[in-house]
Amino acid sequence: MPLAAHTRSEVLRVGPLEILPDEHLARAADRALMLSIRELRLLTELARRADRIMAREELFSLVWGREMRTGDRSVDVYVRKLRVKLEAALPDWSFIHTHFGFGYRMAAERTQRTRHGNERFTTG
Amino acid sequence: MPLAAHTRSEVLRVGPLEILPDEHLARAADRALMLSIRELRLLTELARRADRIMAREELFSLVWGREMRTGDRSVDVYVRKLRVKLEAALPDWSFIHTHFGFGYRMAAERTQRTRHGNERFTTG
DNA sequence: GGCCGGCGTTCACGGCCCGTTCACATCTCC
DNA sequence: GGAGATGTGAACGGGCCGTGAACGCCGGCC
Repeated sequence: MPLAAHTRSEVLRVGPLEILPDEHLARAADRALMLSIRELRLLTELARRADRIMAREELFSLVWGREMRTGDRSVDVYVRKLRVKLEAALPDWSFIHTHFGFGYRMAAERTQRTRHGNERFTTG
Repeated sequence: MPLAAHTRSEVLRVGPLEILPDEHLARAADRALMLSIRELRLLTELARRADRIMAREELFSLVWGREMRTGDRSVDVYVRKLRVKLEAALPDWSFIHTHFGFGYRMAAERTQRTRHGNERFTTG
């Protein structure tokens, strides 16, 4: 496999989620998700670094291609949009996890509602 | 199955839709669709790459056999014509899905009307 | 030839999607 | 409780796309 593996037909898998950046397409359970360009790019960059906490600034510069202004909420807004669509497609899963004060982390986790209703264990 | 499968008696199936390019024929529920040459060619090229997003430029060059001029809306107009005829033949299905800023994607999906009338996440 | 209808192309209008930003609500941590 | 971070809904403007229709071309028919 070449170094620049994502130059051609890259396929990202995060749990039941499948992302094909070169096809501008993301699939969940064999259904295509209807994502806008920004949404797909953000999802792609998150998925490329799954299980890692990504700072807002890092995400922004990867997706928007420029430095993030302090106070810019674009990342938050698009995380929200992705969460809504992912929740609709895969109600039993959660993918984008907030790390207070740092940023977000992509990881497929079942939304097992325990009697404590507590799913946190990841800390920063 | 031979590599150049569509050189002879190619049969494309997309959900309940059946396309026989060599016979200049498309069938839905055992009924032949009345399609013009252009319509059939566009439908064929879309069906050959089902589940993949095809850029307008790519579609145009495949169907029209020349480069697309910027701003040319021919693909859109013919997508519309196909949608009308497919909708008439198979009201419960949708086949040609718009991907904003890129082009179109062929995939058979049921048009499940929720109580909110919102089909966005089903790609429909 | 003249009429007619289907087809392909092009245009224009309008609706809606998308990206951006703001305002307010809610949450986290101390 | 309080300050700051994050969640969430919505407004707004630009531009992409849906849509109807006009126009010319061509072949069929009388």
